[in-house]
Amino acid sequence: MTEKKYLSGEFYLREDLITISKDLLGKYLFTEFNGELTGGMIIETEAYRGPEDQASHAFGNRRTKRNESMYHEGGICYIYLCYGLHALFNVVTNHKDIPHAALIRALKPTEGIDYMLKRRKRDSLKELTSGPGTLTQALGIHLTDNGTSLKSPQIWLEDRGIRVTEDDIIASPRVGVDYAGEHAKLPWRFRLTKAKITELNLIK
DNA sequence: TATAAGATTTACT
DNA sequence: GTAAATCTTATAT
Repeated sequence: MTEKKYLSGEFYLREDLITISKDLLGKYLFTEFNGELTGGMIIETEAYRGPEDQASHAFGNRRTKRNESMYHEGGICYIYLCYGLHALFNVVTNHKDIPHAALIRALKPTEGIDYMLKRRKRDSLKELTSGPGTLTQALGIHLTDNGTSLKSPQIWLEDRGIRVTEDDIIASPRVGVDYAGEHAKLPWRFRLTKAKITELNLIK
């Protein structure tokens, strides 16, 4: 087994969730269950700032058994079930009792593609990890992995030296926010530009 | 205690 | 394009 280049603990403890969400782009998410290494590069994230973000489960510091993970110190994952069907994977950030999290919305598959296709029962790369619910399925992430450290042997994040600048990032705030003011519902969504993804594809 | 709505995906018409 | 699958939390009786 080779050395894993874990993201440092400090990465998750910074206070600016937006910066962290952007920094997550170009990083790698891997899982290894049953000796099968699967994962890919993060190409889309969405920031959920607990208390301020009405779309967050932790809006107004709501605290339930389910979202307890988000109040944990940064560096673990928050996995919850959406619509009773899909496990969505979030990176928990900031300090204890501050419910900030970044949802991983899409990956570019790089490792264990064959195995991921098998898990998804698909044969097209396009739909393999195209959404927040599908990427967890492809990586074999289960609800019971909620709260797992991101430096664990099964689930972890890596920095492979991909350089992402502001120009490579598209930020798309929720529509209709223009007049709603600063405290409106603002799920900050970030993704890599098509050009950047193509560029990285070429490098491989 | 019961009902409604939700950070989605897939299959069928 | 529309609808179904299916579980947790919030709001109300």
